[in-house]
Amino acid sequence: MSVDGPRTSVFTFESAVHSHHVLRSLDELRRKEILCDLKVEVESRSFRAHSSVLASCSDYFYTRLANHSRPNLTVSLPVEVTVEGFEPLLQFAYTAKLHFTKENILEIHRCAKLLGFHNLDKACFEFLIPKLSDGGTTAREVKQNDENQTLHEKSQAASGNNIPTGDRNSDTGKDNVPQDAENPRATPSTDCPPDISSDKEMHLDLSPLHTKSTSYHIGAEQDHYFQNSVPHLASTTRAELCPFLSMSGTGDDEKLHSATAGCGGDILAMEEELAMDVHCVSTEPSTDKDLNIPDITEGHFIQHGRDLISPADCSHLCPLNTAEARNVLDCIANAGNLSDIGTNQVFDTTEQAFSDLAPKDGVAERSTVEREVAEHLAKGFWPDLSSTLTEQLPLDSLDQSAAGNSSDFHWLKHLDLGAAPDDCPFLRDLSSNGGQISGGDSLSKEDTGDSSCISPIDSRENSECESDVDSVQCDTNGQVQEVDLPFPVEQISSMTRRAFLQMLKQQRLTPEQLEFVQDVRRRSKNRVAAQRCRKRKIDCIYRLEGDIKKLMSEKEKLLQDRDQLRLSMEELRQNLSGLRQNLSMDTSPQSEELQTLARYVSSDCPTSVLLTPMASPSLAGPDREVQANTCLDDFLTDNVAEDTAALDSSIAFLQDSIQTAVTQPSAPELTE
DNA sequence: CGTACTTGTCATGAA
DNA sequence: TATTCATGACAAGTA
Repeated sequence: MSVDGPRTSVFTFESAVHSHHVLRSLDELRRKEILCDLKVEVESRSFRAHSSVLASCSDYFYTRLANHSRPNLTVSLPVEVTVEGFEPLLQFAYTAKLHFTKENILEIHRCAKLLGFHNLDKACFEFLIPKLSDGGTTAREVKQNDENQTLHEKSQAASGNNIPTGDRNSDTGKDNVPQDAENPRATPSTDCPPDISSDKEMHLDLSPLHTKSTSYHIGAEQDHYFQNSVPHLASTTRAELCPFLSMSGTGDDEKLHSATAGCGGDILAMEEELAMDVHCVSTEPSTDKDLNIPDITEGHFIQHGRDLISPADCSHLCPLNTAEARNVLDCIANAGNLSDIGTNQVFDTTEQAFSDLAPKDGVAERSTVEREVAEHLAKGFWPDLSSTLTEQLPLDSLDQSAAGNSSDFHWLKHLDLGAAPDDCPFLRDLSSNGGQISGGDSLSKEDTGDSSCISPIDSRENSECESDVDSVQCDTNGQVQEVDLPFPVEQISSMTRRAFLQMLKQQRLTPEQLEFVQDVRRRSKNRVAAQRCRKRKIDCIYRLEGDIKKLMSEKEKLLQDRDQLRLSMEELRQNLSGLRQNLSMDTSPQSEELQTLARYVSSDCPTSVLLTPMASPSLAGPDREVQANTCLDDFLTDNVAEDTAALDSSIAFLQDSIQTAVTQPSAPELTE
C-alpha cells in the first residue's frame, strides 16, 4: 500500500492566441533581422532567419541545425531548392500562411518535399496543383503519385534501406508521440556530415552534392521528381541528393506523408492554433523578391482549427483535406478565371470572399447560402444570437439550406471571427437586408415622423399572428376583412398625416371604414407613444439609479476624506502638544526667546500660561491640553487681523526655532 | 389562485 | 380647432 501525499490540484491555462503572437513576433524579428542566427543561401540570394524556427518547421533544417548551436550559421541549400520555392516556405514557417501562384505551386511543393516542411498538408497540394496547373493533373493523380511514392519507400524500407526519416508522426496523426527509436532528432548526428561540424568558417555547405561523405537515399518519387523537374540531377545518384530525401525512406510510408505534409507533426501535437491560409494569387507571377508577399491575393480563406477538433485528427486539422474545403476551392476556381480578378484585390473578410464565391445567377440562392453561413456562424460563435437569427430567418430558407448546401459549410464552424456579433458582416448584412422595416412603403423615417421605436412595433405588425401580442392584430385583421380596406392596414400608422388624409380622400371610404381607419391609426400611434413613454421612463429610472450610485460613491469618498482629515488633525495636535512640552523644558537661550515671544504674542491670552507650565502648575493633563488648543485658536483668530506683521514674524521665528530644535536632537535643551 | 410583469388601450392635458 | 404627443390609469394576457 502506497502512501500518497496530499494531492494538489493543478490547473492549466492555455492561451489560444499565444502561439500566434509568438509566431508573429518571430516573423517581426526576422523582418528586422533581430536575433537571426542563421543565413540561408538559396541560389544567389540569402535569407536571414532563426534556426530554431526553421528547425521546428523543416526536417531538413532540423537535421542540419540540431547539433549546431553556434550563431551566425550559413546554410547553403541544395541547388535543387530554388528561391521561388523556398521563399514562400520561409514565409509559411513564420506566418503559417503559404502564398503561392499557380506558376510556383509546383516549385513550392517540390521544395517543401525537399526540405520536409511540416503543416503543408499533402492534400493541399493534391487539390491545389490540379486546380492551378495547366496540365490538367487531377487530384487523384497527385494522390496516386504520392501513394506510389510511399509504396515504393515502404518496399525499400522492407529491403533494408531504412534511413532515418524526418517525420515524427504517422500520417494518420493518431500517434503524436515521437518515437525516438526512429526519430532522426534522436540521432541527428547520423545525418550530419562529420566535416560540417569541423567547418572552421562556420559555413555549412549542406548541399549533398558537396557532402559526398554522406550516404543518403532517395525514393523513387524523388527520382522521378528530379528527373523531370531537375534535369541536371537526373544522373545524380541517390547518395548525392538532398539529405532530407533520405529521411523519407524510413520504410514507413505513412511517415513520408507526414514529412511532406506535416499532418500530425509536433506543431499539431502541441495543439497550436492552426491556420491555413490559402491565397489564390493572380496569374501574374510575383516579381517581388522580398519576403513581403505582394498584394496579389484573390481569395483569402482563414480557417482556424482550434478547440473544436482533436489534434490527432489530421483531416480536420488540415481543412483543405476535407471535401468541404475542396468544394470551397472549387468555388474559387468556378468563380472565374483567377486572372479575371484584380491583382490588388484582397479579401479580408468572409463577406467579400463569399460574396464573390456565391453564385451569380440568383440573389435568392446567394441569400440562402449567406443565411446558412450566418446561421452557422451564429450558432458557433454567438449562441445568443443564434436563436434570434433563427427566429428571424424564414423557415423556408432554413429548410432549403438544410436540404441543400448546408453540408458545404460545415468547416465554417472553424472560422475564427474574433469580432463582436455586430461586426459579423453576414449578420450585419442580413439584418440590413432581411430586416425590412415595416410599413415597407417608400415613406422615410423622417416622413413618418416616428421614432426609432417604430421598427419593432411594425415588425410585429408585419408578422401574421405569430405571438400573443398579435392577438390584437388578428382582431384588427379580422376587422380589416370586415370593412374590406382597399389598402394595407399597416400603412395607416406609418404614413404621415398629409399622406393619410390624401389617401382617405382618394379612396373614398365609407363612414364605417373611415371610423375604423382612424381608430386603427389612433390606437397604433398611441401604442407607439406608450412604448416610447415607457422606454423613457425606464431610461429615466436607469439614469436615476446611476446618479444614485454616483452620489453614494461621492458621499463615501467625502466621508473617507473627513475621517482622514480628522486623523491628520489629531496627529497635528499631538505633535503640537509635544512640541510645547519640549519648549517648556528647554532652558536654552532659544527657548527663552521662544517663551518670551510666547508671552509677547499672548500677553492677554491664557495660552502664555500653558506655554510656560512652570508658571501655572495648577493646570496639567488633558484639561491643560484642551485649554491650550482652545486659547491658541482663539488668540490666533482674534488677533490675526490686529497684528498680522507681528504674527507673521512670530510664526517665522517659531518655524525657525522648530527647525533648529529638530535638526539638533542632541542639544542639551531637548534632553531632560 | 395570487402576483408581478408586459402590453395595448383609453382618457386627458399640453403643445 | 384639429392634431399630435406624452402620460397616467386600466385591463388583459402570461409566466
